[in-house]
Amino acid sequence: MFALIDCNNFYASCERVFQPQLEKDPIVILSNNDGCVISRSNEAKKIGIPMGAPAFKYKNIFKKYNVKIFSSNFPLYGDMSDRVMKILDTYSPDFEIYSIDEAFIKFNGFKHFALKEKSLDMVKKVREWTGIPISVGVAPTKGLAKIANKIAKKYSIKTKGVYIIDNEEKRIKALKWTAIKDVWGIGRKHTEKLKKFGVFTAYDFVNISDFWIKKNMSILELRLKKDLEGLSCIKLDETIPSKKSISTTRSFKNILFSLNDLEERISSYTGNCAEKLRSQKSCCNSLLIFIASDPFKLKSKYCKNSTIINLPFTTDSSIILNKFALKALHEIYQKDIGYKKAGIILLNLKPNRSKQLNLFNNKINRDENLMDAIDKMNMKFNNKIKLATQDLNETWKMKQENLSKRYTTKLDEIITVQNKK
DNA sequence: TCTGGGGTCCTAGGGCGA
DNA sequence: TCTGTCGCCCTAGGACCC
Repeated sequence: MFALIDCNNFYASCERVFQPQLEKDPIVILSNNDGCVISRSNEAKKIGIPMGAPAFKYKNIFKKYNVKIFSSNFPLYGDMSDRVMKILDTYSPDFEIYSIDEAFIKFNGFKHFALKEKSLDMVKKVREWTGIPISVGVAPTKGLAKIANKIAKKYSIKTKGVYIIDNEEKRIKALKWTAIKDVWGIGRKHTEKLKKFGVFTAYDFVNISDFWIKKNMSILELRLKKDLEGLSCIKLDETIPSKKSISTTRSFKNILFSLNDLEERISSYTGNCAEKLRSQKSCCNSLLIFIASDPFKLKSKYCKNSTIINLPFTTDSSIILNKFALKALHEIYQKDIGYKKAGIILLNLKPNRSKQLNLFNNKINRDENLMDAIDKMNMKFNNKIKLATQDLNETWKMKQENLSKRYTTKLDEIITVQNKK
């Protein structure tokens, strides 16, 4: 049996842990640059604030219902996630962290009555030890566990946050209850296509032929169908995979026209990516740079340029990557276009022990010690060492007007308790 | 005025060598 | 030497996840 554990409204719940007076208030968390809504408390959902809502369009609603707004505080959420995962990891040796707020556990050899007890204990312990509310769905496959979790969350009072699909009757009932758009792995496009074919629920989905699915969708959806039929096709992945690509992309607060400004941005993003690359002990041998105008500006034509540069050797050096990234930027930059977004993606990642030496250039790896020293200093002195082309004065800082403190990871931002006299 | 970011996997289609 | 077929590899783009 698989259990899917999902933290309820995770980012909003993290904020509430340190501001418990907001327990009943509607809360929204905004994306980078305070652009759009990426997490909502149940109260905010009830008001009708949708996921991904542009913040500026909902200003009046926020004001009317006194919605508490937070800029995203990823150091806090990441640390809270670690704490939750450490507790969950003690429940079974077969454990997979699926995302920042979700994990799968495989239970082998547990009787069904023990599963219910175990799951209820999980809900209680995580709440008591971290303050985060969770829901647990248990079923014979991962796809069904996802559905069980939705039921547990939807009917949290009745289920106490735990729902188990452990017989055929419950499976059929759950599939009939689940709208096709809510099935894990069925997105917007597939929902449209399936509805045209008369498929409105998960139950309808498992009743269409394998042939139709393979022909009109892909092997992924066929696998999903089998999984929902109760045949476990999506296995537990316990390894912490090395990333296959690493990217840093950002939208700008203002439109940028000059090459100089874009160079500064790309250089900073490259430095950021190179650091991530070294921290997972990888190197790369190609990179993609893109720059794009504002897709929402109807008056001007949307323009997106990108190019891939294949490096002559694999590297993890910020200096070398920066050199090629800027070269790529020069290739795609066009005068008189206002740019709103830019980014870099490092591709073809390899373990850095497989770094290939170049017979004709023995200076390639001379940066290794330098990078090592810079990384160590940056860790100690809060990212003070940068390349000259990077944004040294941090003039491009993101808009984060409602940022909470990093209560759990910064000593000078730790929560203070006042003694009421 | 203001609309996120970081990933993964799969498929189609073309090039190319056996 | 020419031609057809097959399979592999690569890439771009689409779809999905959180």
